[in-house]
Amino acid sequence: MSASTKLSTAVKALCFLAESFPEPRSSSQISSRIGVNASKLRQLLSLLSKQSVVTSEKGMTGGFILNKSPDDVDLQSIYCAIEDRKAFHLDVSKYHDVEENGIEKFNEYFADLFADVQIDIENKMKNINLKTVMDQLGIKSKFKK
Amino acid sequence: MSASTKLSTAVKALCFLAESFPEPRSSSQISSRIGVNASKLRQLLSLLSKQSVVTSEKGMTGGFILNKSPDDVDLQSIYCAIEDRKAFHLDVSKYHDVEENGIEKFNEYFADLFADVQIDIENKMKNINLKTVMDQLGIKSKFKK
DNA sequence: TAATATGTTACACTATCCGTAACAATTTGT
DNA sequence: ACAAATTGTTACGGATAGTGTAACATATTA
Repeated sequence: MSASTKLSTAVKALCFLAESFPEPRSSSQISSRIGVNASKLRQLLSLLSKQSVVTSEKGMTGGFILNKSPDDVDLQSIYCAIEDRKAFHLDVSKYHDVEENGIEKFNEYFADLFADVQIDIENKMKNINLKTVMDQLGIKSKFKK
Repeated sequence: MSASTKLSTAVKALCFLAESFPEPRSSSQISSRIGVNASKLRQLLSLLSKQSVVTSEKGMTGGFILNKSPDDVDLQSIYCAIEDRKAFHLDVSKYHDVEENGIEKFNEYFADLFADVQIDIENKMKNINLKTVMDQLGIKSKFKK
């Protein structure tokens, strides 16, 4: 799954859980709702549970339950929970300069530039939370603390 | 080549050509300078010549020559010349919603969000030209109009 | 004890990336 | 005229990464 697909998939699942709160939803229920493989969903939601965004319970009545208010879950934190790489993968060629001709300075320059871009994206993502998304899509949250 | 690697490679090559102006440099000369395969360089520079960023000449004394002032070549235009995809590839899952449960709205939402991000990046790239890069790296341009 | 769920790993298939090679077309030098 | 060098383009094999699925240990409930 690409990083962006992971993010949108996670958001879809979390919105469904907000809608369903406090009823637990199994990975197969979520799968049939949002059209993503149940096994892949468990992988994603497992990561989100490690960041306490959702809770999970095994067993016949188990499933996933939203654990944070949609106000308190922004896209950046979702992204960080499910992807170890940075906001998106930008790299420069790893040519190692043996002749001291300044190529390593180029690589530093672009590494810095791409880091800047990533920070911009992260800031944009921080300003969008789950509630924002749900409001814009007309989805009602049943989450209560 | 990833999009970001293409961009940094192209900039390295163009800086070398600015340094060498008006002397043409062959793809193998550029290759040994910046450590990228000569064939791949020709592919990149061929695209840049179609946008008149460089000129190329065949034959024994041929090679590539910078054709635009470093002031007039920004990173965004380089990017557009060498990559047909948008600034970076962001996509949502292509699940087609047969049950009208609102998944397509999600996909639209994220497509819009990612388009916004791309515009931000493009604007950032527009504000950086070849001269900026060369100045910061202490490379002197010999380009003259 | 059977059924159902998560959590994790693995696997085959596919697609993409990457470096390189090959070669026609063109131009120059001798 | 001919050899040499270069661009421009296509192709290809190996490596790498993405995708969907399966499998199964573990845990929980009825």
